[in-house]
Amino acid sequence: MNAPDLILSAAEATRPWLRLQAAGAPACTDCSVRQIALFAALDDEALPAALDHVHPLRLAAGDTLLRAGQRVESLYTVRRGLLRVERFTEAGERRIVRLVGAGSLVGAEALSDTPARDDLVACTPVELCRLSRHLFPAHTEAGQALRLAVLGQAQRDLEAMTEAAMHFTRGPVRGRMLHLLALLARHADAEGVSWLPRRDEISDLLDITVPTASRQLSALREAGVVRVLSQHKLRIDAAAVRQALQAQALDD
Amino acid sequence: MNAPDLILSAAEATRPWLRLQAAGAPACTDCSVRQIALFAALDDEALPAALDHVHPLRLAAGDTLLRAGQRVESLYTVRRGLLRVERFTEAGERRIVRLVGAGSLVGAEALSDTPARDDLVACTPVELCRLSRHLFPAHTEAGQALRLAVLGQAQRDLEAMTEAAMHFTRGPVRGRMLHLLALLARHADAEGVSWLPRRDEISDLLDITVPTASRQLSALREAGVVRVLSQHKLRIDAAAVRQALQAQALDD
DNA sequence: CGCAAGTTTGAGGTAAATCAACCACCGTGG
DNA sequence: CCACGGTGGTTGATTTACCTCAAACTTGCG
Repeated sequence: MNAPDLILSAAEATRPWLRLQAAGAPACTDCSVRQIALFAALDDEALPAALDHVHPLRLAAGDTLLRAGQRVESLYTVRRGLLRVERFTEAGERRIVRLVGAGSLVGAEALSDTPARDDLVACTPVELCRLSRHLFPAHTEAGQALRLAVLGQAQRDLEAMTEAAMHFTRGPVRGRMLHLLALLARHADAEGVSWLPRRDEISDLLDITVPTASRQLSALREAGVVRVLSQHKLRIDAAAVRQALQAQALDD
Repeated sequence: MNAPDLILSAAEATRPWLRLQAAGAPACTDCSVRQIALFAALDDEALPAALDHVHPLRLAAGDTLLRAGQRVESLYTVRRGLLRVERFTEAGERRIVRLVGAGSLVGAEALSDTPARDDLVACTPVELCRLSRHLFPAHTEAGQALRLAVLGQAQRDLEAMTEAAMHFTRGPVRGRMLHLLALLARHADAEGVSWLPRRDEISDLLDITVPTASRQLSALREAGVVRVLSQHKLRIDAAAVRQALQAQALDD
């Protein structure tokens, strides 16, 4: 049952990291999202030049990073926080397609010169690194190596998407909610506090209505599975969540 | 040398054996799925050698091309027919995650040396081209070019997945059904005849029950949107489908 | 032919949607 | 200080779309 996370986490790279850090440049070597290991593809000489194309960036909750249809000028690696990937139907309903968090790479469209396909909005305060598309020259060896690394990530995105499609919009609502909590718990901060989505975000992610989202949450609160700390903060009993999922998997 | 991936005949699911129908040089230049354009990346000298690694292959409806967890030895381009990408939950429920048809590339896991993530089963008779992973040497220029082309396809898969997640498991059942019909219509053969899925396939794709799938279909049949030609054949009035989708998008 | 697997149709139950009231919180302004 | 509206959240009553259970029917096949 060790299904991969919707948001790819941890799996730390144990490869030797180049000790290199120009003044003012982002501390790539210390970066929390090493698993991307983009720069492992570069050798000692190429790296310093590459770092000129890397810029740290911050978003407040609610800020839009990318809008569907826009030309994408850069790739971004998410270092902290959660963003939602969303899209709108013909009828104007929002559908949150998945969440992405630390370790994910977004904006891969920058490499294929195609417009962004989804809106990308910060759910929490977010820190990212902006990687200019000029970091990935199409016809040099180093550029190709980087592009390969990036596109490898696309496969992980596909997996994340599949995971979302498997659990977030299928089966009884209770199960979807539990899966969401499991995901949020995985992204808890050092103190074990998770982001508590707005009810309409839950609603548009799980394809349920706001009232039912609220009711589900109330039920789980009363069951002691979660504790609401403040408007946007939640403490999740991950064990209880796992147990609840287990239990409801059994009664078939 | 390069052992073919396991292909399980539906009838012999319990006693799997290798079933590699093939032979005959593939006419890549005439291939119907040119949009993949994999070999555009190769020059005239590299091409003939490359073709040694390409083998045509046929599946009967119900045959399994890949099983989740298996090591993947080859990539496949789908030339004709439809396959379902499916996975099972903890509780053993099948979830059809999406359908793939002509023009798609499956088995990209072959390049990342990761096990297959989903089952891949033929819904209809299927023709594919098997591309040995040795076609894609990691450390040559030609190999890298091909890998890039393949991974570019991964982005299209992601888009397909998103599309599926947007429409197949969200909103009222009627809409999901219509979206499915739209997809099937897109894959109609030259005579405009589409594959009619089994009810349990519809059920596991749209996350509804078999009886409701049946009822939906009956309703659409009576409305003249579709005509059932035989057990597995369907004629779809694509215009009517579009219109119906339009209509129900409006009443918000 | 008879059996099994798949499909359709019906009747009744239920989870979630809908509709709607109420509440908590917050910044603004009198 | 309280009145105020605005936004987001909860909770209740009612309806409904879909599920469940079950029986009949259709198709293919040994």
